[in-house]
Amino acid sequence: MDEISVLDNVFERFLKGSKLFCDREILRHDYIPDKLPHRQNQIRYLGEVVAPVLRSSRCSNIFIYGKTGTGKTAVIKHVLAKLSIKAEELGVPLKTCYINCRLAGTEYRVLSSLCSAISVRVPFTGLAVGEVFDRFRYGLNSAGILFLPVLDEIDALVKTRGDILLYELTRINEALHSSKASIIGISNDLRFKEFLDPRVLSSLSEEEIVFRPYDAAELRDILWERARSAFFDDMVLDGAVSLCAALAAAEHGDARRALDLLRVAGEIAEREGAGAVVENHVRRAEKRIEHDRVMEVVENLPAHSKLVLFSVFLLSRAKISLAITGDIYEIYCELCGESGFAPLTQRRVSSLVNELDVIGLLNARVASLGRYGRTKKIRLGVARSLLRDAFVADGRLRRLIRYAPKCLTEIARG
DNA sequence: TGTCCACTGGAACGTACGGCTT
DNA sequence: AAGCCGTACGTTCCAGTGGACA
Repeated sequence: MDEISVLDNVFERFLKGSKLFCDREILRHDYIPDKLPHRQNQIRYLGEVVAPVLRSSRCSNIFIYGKTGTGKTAVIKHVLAKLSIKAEELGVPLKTCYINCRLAGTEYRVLSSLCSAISVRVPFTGLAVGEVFDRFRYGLNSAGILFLPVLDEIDALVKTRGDILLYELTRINEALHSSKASIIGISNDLRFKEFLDPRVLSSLSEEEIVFRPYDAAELRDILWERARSAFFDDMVLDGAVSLCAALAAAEHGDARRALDLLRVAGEIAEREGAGAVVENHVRRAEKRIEHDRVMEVVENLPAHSKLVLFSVFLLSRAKISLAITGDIYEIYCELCGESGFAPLTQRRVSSLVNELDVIGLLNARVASLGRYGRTKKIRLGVARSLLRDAFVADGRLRRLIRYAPKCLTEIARG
């Protein structure tokens, strides 16, 4: 069968097959629904805190924390959208903006996003942070507005280099005459507060809201709320929804995870022409999501990180499931030779191992082997077969997939 | 009980780069 | 064009360390 008729078949089957979704966009986690179940308290409280804005007064700075998928972002966007509408009715010059600090990446880029929110143009790079801040302050003052920026994943701002920007931001009102600003900070790292300058902390958390993780029952409600609009009637079995909720609840009550599971399960069911989404589809969705995640993360890894991961992969294949830094470095150097890279130092490789640990591709823990020194015990953080797929998809590493490192025998002998 | 291994991880520094201001 | 500036990525140096072993 040629390619065109294959595609025709695919399309035909899709069009003729049972239709389960009426609007799958509703299951995406950036979709902000009208109803946010089990967050009424937070919505009411946040509303009370920001309400003074409607009388052109500055509201308190707010600090919000809770793990991923606990509805922080959705609640804030929901409340601010409503607030903006009300402010417009009343003629209050309110300006809000939403910045994800981790996605922005650096202090500079966060500042430049703040600037663009109040229509101050700054170059991508080249200016000193202090200079950009001065322009921001000047621009804000001359705009004569109430400014309500949301800084999501605010911890990313502090971990990189101190909290100077936050300190300046929390004090900005002292320098403003005709504008007022309040900051809404969001963090999913509870230890964040420990790193913070106490002055910044007390100023930032004039009001504090905590988002507890959802439990399985709450997740079920959330899923049903969305599933009712996303799927046609009776196209999802209760068991499937409950399983999504249970799996996500086991993983710190992440609603995003639950929604992803349900959406992907629905896609799988629809593709195979099933009459409804059942538990088996959810199980398969779980595998699919993990597979796609690993493929994507590995694909976007820098070359040296890939080689380090590949070294652990080779060791694991040789039945050495717990490797130490020195062994990995030896294999890594050999692989560099094979693929024409100049090897990095062991110090650097040690950092790369830590980075791979953070994203979950490796598990590393420091272990002391007494006489035999102190090192890290490192093992794969995901299934070897998954990694194999990812490496085969990589042009450079596919060639090495069957490679047997020369130093392996010595390492195995220990 | 002291020694000593094989590192760890912090800190300072170097280099390349893009892009601003003057 | 020169002088800065921030960022990314890396190196070099080195003090610190948990626990097996003599």
